[in-house]
Amino acid sequence: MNSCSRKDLLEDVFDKFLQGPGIFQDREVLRPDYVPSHLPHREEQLKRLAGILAPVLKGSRCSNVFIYGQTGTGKTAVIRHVLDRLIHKGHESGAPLEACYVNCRLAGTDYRVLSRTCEALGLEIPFTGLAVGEVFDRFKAALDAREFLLLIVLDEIDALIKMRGDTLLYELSRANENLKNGRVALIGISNDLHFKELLDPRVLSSLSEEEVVFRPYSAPELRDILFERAKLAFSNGVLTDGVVNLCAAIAAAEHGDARRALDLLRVAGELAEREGDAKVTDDHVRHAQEKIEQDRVVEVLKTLPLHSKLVLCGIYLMKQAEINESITGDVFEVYTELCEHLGIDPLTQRRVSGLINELDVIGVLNTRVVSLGRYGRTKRVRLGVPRSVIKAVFTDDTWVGRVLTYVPKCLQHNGAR
DNA sequence: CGTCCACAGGAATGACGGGCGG
DNA sequence: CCGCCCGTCATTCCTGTGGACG
Repeated sequence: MNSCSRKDLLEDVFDKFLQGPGIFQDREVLRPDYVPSHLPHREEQLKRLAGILAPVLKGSRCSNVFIYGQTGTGKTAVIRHVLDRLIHKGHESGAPLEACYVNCRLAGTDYRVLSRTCEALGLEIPFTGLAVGEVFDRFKAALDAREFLLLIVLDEIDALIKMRGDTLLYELSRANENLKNGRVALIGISNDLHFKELLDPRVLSSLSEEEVVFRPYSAPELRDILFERAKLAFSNGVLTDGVVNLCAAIAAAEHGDARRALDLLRVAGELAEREGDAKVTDDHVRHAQEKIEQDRVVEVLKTLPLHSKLVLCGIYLMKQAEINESITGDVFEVYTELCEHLGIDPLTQRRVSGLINELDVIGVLNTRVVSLGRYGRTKRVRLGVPRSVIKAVFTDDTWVGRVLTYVPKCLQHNGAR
């Protein structure tokens, strides 16, 4: 009986989904990795890149290019689009041309970046075991043997440089000197505008023979992009102009991040779909904004190291005891007690102070250095996220869940200052 | 106006684990 | 496969400091 009614309940949800208004026509269009065939307001960058790269069609080497701009400004989409067309054209005219796209942050190490470029040449590289230099030699040998011109796109290259230094980039940028028949051209993409300062000047001058800048989109530009995608993604009549404008305005107010705008639109659509509404409204967009932010925070909290969680839990408990702002010393005291209660060795105050700073950087806490005069110099700490979120995430936690309702002795009678 | 609190936060060093190179 | 090395996290020790109090 009970299970029967539950089944009906589910049946309802599924039916609603299947027969409902059908918010989406094709939601893939709104996903971050979708490469659209038309890129509004990037004509200038498209033309410049095509112009820079075009010489490869005649078999000559093109300049290396350095592309930079903030996240969601279309860098990756533009370069992918240009390369697709270029390679296509190259194959038509028989130019010995190949391209290789590597996301350096995802690859993680010099070795894996190199092995990805080798794959583009059809070279098998074991996932580990070889020296980087050896892989590089094989890479050059294969390139020479095939008389290829290889375009290497290194996306999020700043991440690799920060982690591993610029040796790989240095080697790649002077690879042509040791090649007889093959050629490489580098296309570096970076989100970080200041990252040039981390580069060896020789690498920098070689890599940025040409530079292309992607400015953030303005609100009207975002609007155009959204309208174009929305046409493909949503069914007729479920979207109003107001909804699209709102998404554009919100994203423009941040960093002109198109990815963010598209996310908003997609999540708003999903909310409407889930609630069985026929139209996406401004309210859905606003809820989407909250949901995206909340999902982000939940993810961050879940993946925090244990001691960071305990520190945060301590501050949460203090807030439960109606202490809105606490100072480092008190936080440490509560934290130590929680550790004792769980039978865990507490970290030192110095380390906890560091953890508090890390939590501040990721926005979970707000802190401010203050002087209490006679009573010393310390740091004021308050929660930067709603208590409900912390409670929800930590209740499920193996360790922290056990102290979430614990009342620390040092808070029992008096409230502190 | 000097003192001195209660930390901030830098530097050096140690413990550990995982990946790299031979 | 093993030793080495490197990055990460933590500890120890340290110097610096804004301002209420006396």
